[in-house]
Amino acid sequence: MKPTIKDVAERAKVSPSTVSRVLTGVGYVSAATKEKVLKAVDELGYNPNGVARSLKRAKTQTIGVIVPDISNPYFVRVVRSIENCVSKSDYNLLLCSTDDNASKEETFLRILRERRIDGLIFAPSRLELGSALKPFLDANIPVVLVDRTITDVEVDTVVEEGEQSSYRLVQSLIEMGHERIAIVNSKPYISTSIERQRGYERAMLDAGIPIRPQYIQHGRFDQETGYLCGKRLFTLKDDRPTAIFATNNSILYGLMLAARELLIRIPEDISLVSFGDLEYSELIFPRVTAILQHPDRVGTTAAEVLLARLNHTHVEEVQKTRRIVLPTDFRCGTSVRNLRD
Amino acid sequence: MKPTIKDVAERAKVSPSTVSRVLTGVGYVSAATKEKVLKAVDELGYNPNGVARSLKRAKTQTIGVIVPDISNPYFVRVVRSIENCVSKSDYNLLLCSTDDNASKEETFLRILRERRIDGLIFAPSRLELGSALKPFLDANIPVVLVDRTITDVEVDTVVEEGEQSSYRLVQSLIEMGHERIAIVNSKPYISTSIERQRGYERAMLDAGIPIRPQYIQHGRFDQETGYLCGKRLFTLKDDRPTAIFATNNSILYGLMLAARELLIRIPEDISLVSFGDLEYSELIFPRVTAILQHPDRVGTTAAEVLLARLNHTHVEEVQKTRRIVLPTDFRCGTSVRNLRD
DNA sequence: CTGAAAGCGCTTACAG
DNA sequence: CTGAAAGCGCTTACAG
Repeated sequence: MKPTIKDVAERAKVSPSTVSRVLTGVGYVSAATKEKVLKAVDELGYNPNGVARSLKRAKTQTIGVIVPDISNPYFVRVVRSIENCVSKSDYNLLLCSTDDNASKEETFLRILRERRIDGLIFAPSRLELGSALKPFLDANIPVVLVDRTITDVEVDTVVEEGEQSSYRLVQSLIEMGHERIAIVNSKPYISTSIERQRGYERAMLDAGIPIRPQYIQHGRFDQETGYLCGKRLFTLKDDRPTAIFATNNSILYGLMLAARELLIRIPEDISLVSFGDLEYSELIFPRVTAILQHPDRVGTTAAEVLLARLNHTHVEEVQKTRRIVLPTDFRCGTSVRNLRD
Repeated sequence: MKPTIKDVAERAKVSPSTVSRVLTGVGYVSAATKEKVLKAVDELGYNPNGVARSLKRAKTQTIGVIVPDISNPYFVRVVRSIENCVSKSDYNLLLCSTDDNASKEETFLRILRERRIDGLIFAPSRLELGSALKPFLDANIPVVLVDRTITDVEVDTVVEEGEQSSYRLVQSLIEMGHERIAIVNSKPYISTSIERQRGYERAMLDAGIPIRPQYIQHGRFDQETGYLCGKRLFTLKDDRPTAIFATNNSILYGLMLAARELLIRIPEDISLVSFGDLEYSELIFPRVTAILQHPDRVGTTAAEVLLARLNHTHVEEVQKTRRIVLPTDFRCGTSVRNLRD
């Protein structure tokens, strides 16, 4: 059987308390006993039981991370930078992908609650979560939202600017003479989706361009949506759009696949802009005019906010809720045709 | 304070044992008491403590996953498919990236051992791990190696065929008249690195082509290595290679970036083949002649092997160690110039 | 500097 | 069908 602290204690002829003190490094222990204990630990190949420790200490050194899709390069980088940050403070990551499925999301939240994670970093699937987060907040377990926000609970949030960035992106199309501008977006109840939509609509409105319903396509933030909506838009009979706004990297990818399949050239036949860039974009032609996001910064910032909370649980300096909106960058590519030429 | 099973018991006027029986669903409980208990659970917003349960049951429902780099698309997909598989059986993933750093790797192994994971899926950073895995095997915690194998311990393994695939890849270059073929590889103590090297050397040997030392570049399985070695090879004075074999996707990416920067055209100026494909390769020109891997299959298979072990811990049908080698595919692209024309 | 005792919150045979 | 008791393996005041 796996040796326990008791076994170590017996072999070193001390009490379990002393072994614990040696191993945790808190409290006084004489050099001699310390040596004895360490020797016994070594001889037995003792490995302390973290589960027991967690139960006793009511701390698991675990941070839950819930994202829509760990295979999306954006979240990959968010997660990786979170890991880099928190592993220095001895936390591990429990990782979950919801596929933006509300019921999976609820299940994961319940499981992570049962597992008594110390903190949660979460990209919620919808703007109104109802009471799903309440148990965490009630139990004083810090939660940091990333990439997406919610409206019905006050909670730390780290997102990237969405509406103004989208406005600017669409404006850049309008400046090139585009009016028939379509948007391929995700659900109208995801915060990023809403903001990007709003930027689009405001840019159109400000330019006095009417928005045609058939130019507004809603699906999910995935490649399939981009592909299907792309095919639909590309094959529109009368009023094919001259430009399309892809609201995330996966949708952009799907659109480009559809264009490639239908032999539609970018930007000659249709212009493309996107929120978020493709991985390996240096090798992809044409370079898409896009809002550049900074997933590493999002992850790092979220981790820092969370760690700050984790370190001040007792202290009365309970800072108020932080809502951090990180700036994006605009990259001008070669995916937009100038219709004014 | 967070309610415990005792609080629920008191409110429902039953014993904690009974509450436990209701919640776990094992053992007999009358319909009436069951209802009482569930009502109390609901009213108190009771959420059972998984840590306590884990301690008692000596099961954590946790699977540790250690990979070199969670941001490499290959491992992203391995991890994602593992998650898909094991989440159905109520396991969660504790995720760690080692950066192929032996000391980080050891630390993670120790931490996961302390955390009493139920099983481990692991892509080891070197062929000989010494005793690092021993504690797991001694404690009867199943381990499945993915992508890479080790020599000093018998353990379940799921890898993709490496030597023969590489042989074929290099052979395809030779058939096109190439002789000055370089290889950019990772460390000579990583199994995949070794196999791919062996395939290369055997193909050269069988064709009677001498191997020039300056054509063998070793670094890491990352983009930087591809980039640096690419620059070095591209700028070789006398005997610039006519073709380069990239031993993984990241190295290929680095090579292509270097080529792009130096305005070296593929395949006109230099030919390229690779083990493993780039993400988004449909959009990247030229299509690289490559060995196609199947990370989803690797992840799924590894998860299945692990789950099988997990379900037969007690039973005496302790299957012997499995070593699964999955087949790869060969894709002929347009990145190789035919020197025989 | 060290040990005895209590307790973290569950589960699980064992009686009844 | 239900409850009392023991115990999982630690940590942590509290005495001494």
